[in-house]
Amino acid sequence: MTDIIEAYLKKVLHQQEQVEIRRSEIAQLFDCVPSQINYVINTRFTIQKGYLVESKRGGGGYIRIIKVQVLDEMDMLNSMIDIIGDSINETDARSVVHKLYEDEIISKREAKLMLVAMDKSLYTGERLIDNRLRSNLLRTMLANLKYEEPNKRKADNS
Amino acid sequence: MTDIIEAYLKKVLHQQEQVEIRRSEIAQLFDCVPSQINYVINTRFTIQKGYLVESKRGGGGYIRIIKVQVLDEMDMLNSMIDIIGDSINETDARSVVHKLYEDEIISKREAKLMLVAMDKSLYTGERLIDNRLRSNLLRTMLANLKYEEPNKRKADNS
DNA sequence: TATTAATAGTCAAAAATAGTCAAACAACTA
DNA sequence: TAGTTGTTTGACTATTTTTGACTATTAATA
Repeated sequence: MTDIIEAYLKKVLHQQEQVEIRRSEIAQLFDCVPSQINYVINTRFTIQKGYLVESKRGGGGYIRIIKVQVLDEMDMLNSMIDIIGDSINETDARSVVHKLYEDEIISKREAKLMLVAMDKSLYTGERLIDNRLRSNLLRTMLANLKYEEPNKRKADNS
Repeated sequence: MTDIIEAYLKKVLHQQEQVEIRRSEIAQLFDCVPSQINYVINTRFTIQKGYLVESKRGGGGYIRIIKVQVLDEMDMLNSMIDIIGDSINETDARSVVHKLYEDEIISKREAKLMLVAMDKSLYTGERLIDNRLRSNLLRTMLANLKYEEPNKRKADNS
């Protein structure tokens, strides 16, 4: 089942760079429970595989899958994410950002923004907690630098 | 429905810098209850998104939506910093970042980095505390965008 | 000035979505 | 066969939108 739904979505994505579905409709179409769709998405449309997923609940809700282009810096970023681990202090975090800047993976402005976010004074004051929060933030930022969304179309809403 | 009404109003605002409507008329036009219009306005035309709303009740009442105009980048950043105040929730913070991106004050990558840092899941879980931390971080980031450092000289400290 | 009509605003309940998580099940593997 | 891994299911949760009863404000009229 998972494979069938995956194939269906990929077929659409082969022609368009994004799909938007209504979870319940797809579930009905394939005669499965709605949460099966989440399973398919969580296992087959991950960022590692080059997909970005957005969704909205409530009336007019949807799930949107976007094919993204994975960048060359991916390996570098992945290994940095590994190195960071689940906790990092401000000094080390700054070094990571500096290195990214030196390696021209991020611009100066981007580096400044990231450094601001690494600043101790912004956090709670509990060292252990802060180091975890910081690691979370830094790793998520790096993860977001790994890919690039397709070009925006002219008649973009949002 | 909300999206449709939003699109309608934005279309008008694309040509004029303000719209004035009669709530009941628009509700009738789109066949929805009048309070739906308030919902659209409250969720889609906030100050964080760059709109001002004025209204009057009673005979000849109206709702007026005005697109705020700012002169330049510095102005925009300053007014956003003002709007943020000392506390901001995730939704509003996202609106601010989005607006800066739309107005080409920040790049898409910068926007992504900033959005990551606004994410609720990153914080402590205490709403009031989180909103303060988020405001601090966002305002500091914006403040850092206001100026550009001079070119690095050889004997650069920092 | 007091009353009524004509507006718009608020708020909370209901409806319409999607997400999470763990238990049951299935398919493989040592 | 026992253990491991991947899949399916459904009960429960979270979020967003829609709706309508009630309130507030302003203008028109008596």
